Amino acid sequence: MAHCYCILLRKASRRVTSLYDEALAPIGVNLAQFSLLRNIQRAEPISLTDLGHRTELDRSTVSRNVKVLEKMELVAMTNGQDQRESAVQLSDKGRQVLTDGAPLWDGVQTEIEAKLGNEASAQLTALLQAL
Amino acid sequence: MAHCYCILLRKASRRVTSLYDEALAPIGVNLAQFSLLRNIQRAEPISLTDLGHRTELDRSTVSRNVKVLEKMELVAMTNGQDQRESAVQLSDKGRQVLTDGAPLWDGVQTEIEAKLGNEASAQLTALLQAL
DNA sequence: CCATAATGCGTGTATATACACGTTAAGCAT
DNA sequence: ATGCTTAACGTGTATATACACGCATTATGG
Repeated sequence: MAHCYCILLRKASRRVTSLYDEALAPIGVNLAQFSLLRNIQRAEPISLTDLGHRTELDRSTVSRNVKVLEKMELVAMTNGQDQRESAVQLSDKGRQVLTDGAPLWDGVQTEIEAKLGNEASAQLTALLQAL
Repeated sequence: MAHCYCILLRKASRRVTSLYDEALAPIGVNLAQFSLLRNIQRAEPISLTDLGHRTELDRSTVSRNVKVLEKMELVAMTNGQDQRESAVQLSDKGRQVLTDGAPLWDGVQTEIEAKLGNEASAQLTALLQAL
């Protein structure tokens, strides 16, 4: 009988995440952190709730992941519109990490595309978005 | 410029995992646990190290995940060949969970195939295995 | 205006996951 | 046999992730 899509997805996810993690190691962040930084950059200052929507992550997950970035001094929390809302924005160090990480990230991306081929890469993108 | 394969993978992985988790909820296990039970079933009694190889998970991860299954009384630990080795095997309750879960799992699997279509499903499988 | 509902967050709890370390047990070479 | 190496495991530590609760703040209906 066929393989479980979910298990295949999870395995592929772990393997590929590991590739990106290794590539990003020199700049001291992993893929999840790098991606979160990029999402912050695209909309800063941004509330944790909005960041959760953008990343498709639970708010509490975002909250904790941001806390790690804060401890690493890559982002800073500021006050939002409300008294309840707190907004995240990049620090200079965070911006530097994004700059330094871009070519590393590109390298893995290119590597994957080379391995799969252009057509398959496009198929993969479409299929993953359809799920 | 394109989307990050890794992020797409991770998002898809979370979404699809959530589908299976919901479907399996009635039997009290999540997808990761159900899958681990299946892997145990295919080779029981099996050592934690071997189980790690089969599942492509770190041994320490397997160790901890098995511990949860043990607490749920779905598996039991026995002595392996060595004094060092400990082997895992299903309990009757664990076997029952696999039996009860099979149709639930099938349902999601079928649902995904219906959504993607047969051709795309096969493509997805091939692509994920190639990664 | 005030009571209630909705919003935004943090924290408790739990699982999943990996890496680094240390321990114990086997295997092997001299 | 003794000592070195390898194998199997557990645990400490850390991040990622989600759900349920509870608290504070804002919005809203009457």
